[in-house]
Amino acid sequence: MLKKSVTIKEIAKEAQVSIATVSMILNNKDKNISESTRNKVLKIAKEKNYIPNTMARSLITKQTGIIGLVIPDITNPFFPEIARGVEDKASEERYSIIICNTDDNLQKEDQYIQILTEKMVDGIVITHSADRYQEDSIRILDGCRVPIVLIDRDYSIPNVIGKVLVDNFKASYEAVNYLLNKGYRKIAYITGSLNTKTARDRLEGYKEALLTRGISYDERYIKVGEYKIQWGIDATKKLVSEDVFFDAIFCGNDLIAIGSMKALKKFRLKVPQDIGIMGFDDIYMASVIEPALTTMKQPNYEMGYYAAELLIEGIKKESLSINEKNTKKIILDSKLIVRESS
Amino acid sequence: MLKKSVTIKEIAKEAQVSIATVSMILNNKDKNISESTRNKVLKIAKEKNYIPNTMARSLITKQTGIIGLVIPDITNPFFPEIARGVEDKASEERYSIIICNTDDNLQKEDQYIQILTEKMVDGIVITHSADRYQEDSIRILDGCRVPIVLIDRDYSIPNVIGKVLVDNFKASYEAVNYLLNKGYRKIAYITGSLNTKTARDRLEGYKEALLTRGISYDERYIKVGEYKIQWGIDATKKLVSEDVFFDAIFCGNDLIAIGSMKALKKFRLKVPQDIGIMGFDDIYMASVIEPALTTMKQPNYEMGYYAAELLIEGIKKESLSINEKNTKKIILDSKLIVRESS
DNA sequence: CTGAAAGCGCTAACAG
DNA sequence: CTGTTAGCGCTTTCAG
Repeated sequence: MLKKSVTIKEIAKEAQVSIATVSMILNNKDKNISESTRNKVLKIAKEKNYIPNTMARSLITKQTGIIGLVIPDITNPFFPEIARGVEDKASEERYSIIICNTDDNLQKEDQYIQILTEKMVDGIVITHSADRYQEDSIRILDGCRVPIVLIDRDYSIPNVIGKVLVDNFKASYEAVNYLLNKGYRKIAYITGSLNTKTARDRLEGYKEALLTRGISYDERYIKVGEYKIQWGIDATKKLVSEDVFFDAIFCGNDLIAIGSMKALKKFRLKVPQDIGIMGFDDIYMASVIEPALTTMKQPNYEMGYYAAELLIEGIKKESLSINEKNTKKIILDSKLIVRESS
Repeated sequence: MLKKSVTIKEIAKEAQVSIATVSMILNNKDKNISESTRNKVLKIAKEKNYIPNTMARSLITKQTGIIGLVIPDITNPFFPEIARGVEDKASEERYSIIICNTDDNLQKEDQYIQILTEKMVDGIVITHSADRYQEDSIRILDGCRVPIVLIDRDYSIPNVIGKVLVDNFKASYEAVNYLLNKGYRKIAYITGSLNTKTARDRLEGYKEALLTRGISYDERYIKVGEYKIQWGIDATKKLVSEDVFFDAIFCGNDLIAIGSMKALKKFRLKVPQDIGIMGFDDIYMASVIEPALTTMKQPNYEMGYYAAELLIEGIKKESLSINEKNTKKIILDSKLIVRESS
C-alpha cells in the first residue's frame, strides 16, 4: 500500500532533462523533441511504472475527466441500462462516471449536485422523477457550473445543453398499428396511472392509431390503474367479466402485460384463441417471463449512450470556448420486438 | 457556464485576513480563531458562493473522497442492489463512487484499475466473475496502490483489506431445513452449472441438511443444468416423467424456480397438491412473478453496504498510518422469505 | 530542440 | 490568535 509514486520530476532527473520536456513527451505534445530524448524518457517512465497524477493535471486544465450521473435509484430496473449506456460512451471517450442515487428527493439532489460541483465533474447527466414541477427542476440545476444533459425530461434551463427523450406517442401508435395490421380490431388498453406525460402520450398514441383507421374506440376498453402485475390481472378479469368483446390487449407497461397474460390463461375459453397481446418492455423484461409476448422495447441503453455523447460533445466545445448555445434534443424510437411463441 | 469560482485567496483579501486563516475556518480547524474574524470570513464565503476546489485539496491531502466500484455489469440484476449498498454507505461518509463495468473481461479490468489509480481513488470495491483463476485475480489487483475490498470473492492478495461473502452453504442448509420442518421428505434439487463455488456450496448445503436428518438423498433428485427459466421447466418435466416421487423442489436460483413453477402448473394432477417450492432469490425477483414462492433472499444490498464500510474503515486507518494488517472477512446470511399464497 | 519559471487553489508547518 | 512560507505534481508560456 505504498503511496509513493514516481513523478515527472524524478523521471526528468534520471533522464537528465527538464520536467517540461518530460511533460510534453508524456502528453504527446512533443512536436519538437528529438527521438533520442523521447525514447529515453519513455523508457524510464515505463521502467519506473509512472502513473500520472490526475489531480495535479486537473488543477491546471480544469478538466477532471469525470461526469456525474444523477438518477433516482439504480435499483429501479429502468436505470441500469441507462447507466450502462452512459458508462460505455463515457469510457470510450476516457471519461469516468460518478453515480448518485437521489430517491427522487429534492434535497438529496441538491446535495449531490453540490458535491459533483466540488469534485469538479466536467458535466452531468441527470434524470429525475417525472412527477415534478418545473420550478423545482430549475432550482436543482441552478448554480451548477457545468453542462447538463437531461434524460427523459424536457425542461429548458440554462446549462442544459441536451435532452434525450423517447417518443412514447409514436411507440404506442406503432404498437397498436402492428396489432391492427395483424387483423385485430377490438383492442383494449390497460394502463397505469395517467399522471405522467409518458402514460398520457402512450394513451394518445393508442387513440390516434385507432382514429387513423377510422376505428372509434370505446372508453370501456381503457382501464386505468397501476403499473403492477396485479392490476394487469384485475383489469383483464374486468374486461372479461364486463363482457366487452376484445380480440387484443395493449398494456401500458410490462408488469401489466405479465399480469394480463396470467389472467388470460385462466380464461382460455372465453377469449379468442389467437388473442393479440402487446406491452411496453420498460423494466421487468416481460419477455423473459412470457417469451411469446410482443413488446415495444424502450431504448434505455441508447438513451444513456446518446446522453453521454451529447454531454461530452458539449464539454469539448466548451473547453474550446465555442459559444454555440443551442440545446440539442434527441428523440429516440422504441423498437418493436416480435417473438415467436415458444 | 462560468468557470470562474471564488478562491480562498479572494475571500482572504476581502476579509483582510490571510489565506491560511480562511482555510482553517473553512475546514473547521479553527481552534484559535476569534469569533469575529470567523463570522466575517464565513459570511463572505457564503455571499460569494464559495465552492472549495477538491482538486487542489486532494493534491495535498492525497485523498479524493472517491471510491471505485468495479463490477462485471450493472445491467446484470445481481449488481444494482450491491451498487446501491455501496453508494449509500459511501455517501453517508461523504464519499462518491465511480462505477466501472468490466464485462468479466480481464483486460478491461486492468484498464479500469489503472484509470482508478490515476484518478487517485481512495479505495476500490470489486467483484469479478466467479469463474476465474486465482493467478488472474492477483495480476489484476497487482500494482494497485489502494486498499481493496472484495465482494463475493475469497482470495488473499496484498491490499485486500476486506472481503464480504454470503454463506451459501448455510443458506441452502436452512432452506432445505425449512422444507423438512414443513414435513417434506422427498426434496428434489434443480441447479445450474456446478462450476462456481456458489453452486457447489448450495448443493452441499442441500445434501448436509438431508444427511443431518438421516435422509439419504438420491442422485436422481439432483438435476444439473443451467440457471435459466427453460431449465427449470425442463428439469421439472424430467422429474415428473422419470417417475421419481418428490414432494418438494428446491431451486438453485430464481430463474429456475420460475421455470419450475410454470411446469408444475401443467402437472397439477401428477404431483402433490401442496408441493413445496423454494428458490434462491438472486437476481430476477422471482417473488414478483410468483408471489407464492418461498425464497432465500440474497443480501446483495448488505454486501455492498458492508463492503463500503470495511473499505472506508480501512482508508481511514491507513491515513492515520495505523498498520494493523489483518484482512477482515464478513460473512452474511441469506434471509428466508416466506410468502402467503395469493 | 530544450530549460527556466510561474503558477493552478489549497494545506500545513512554523513563526510571530 | 493570525500571517508567512513552502510546496502538492503538473502544464505552459517564453526564452534561449
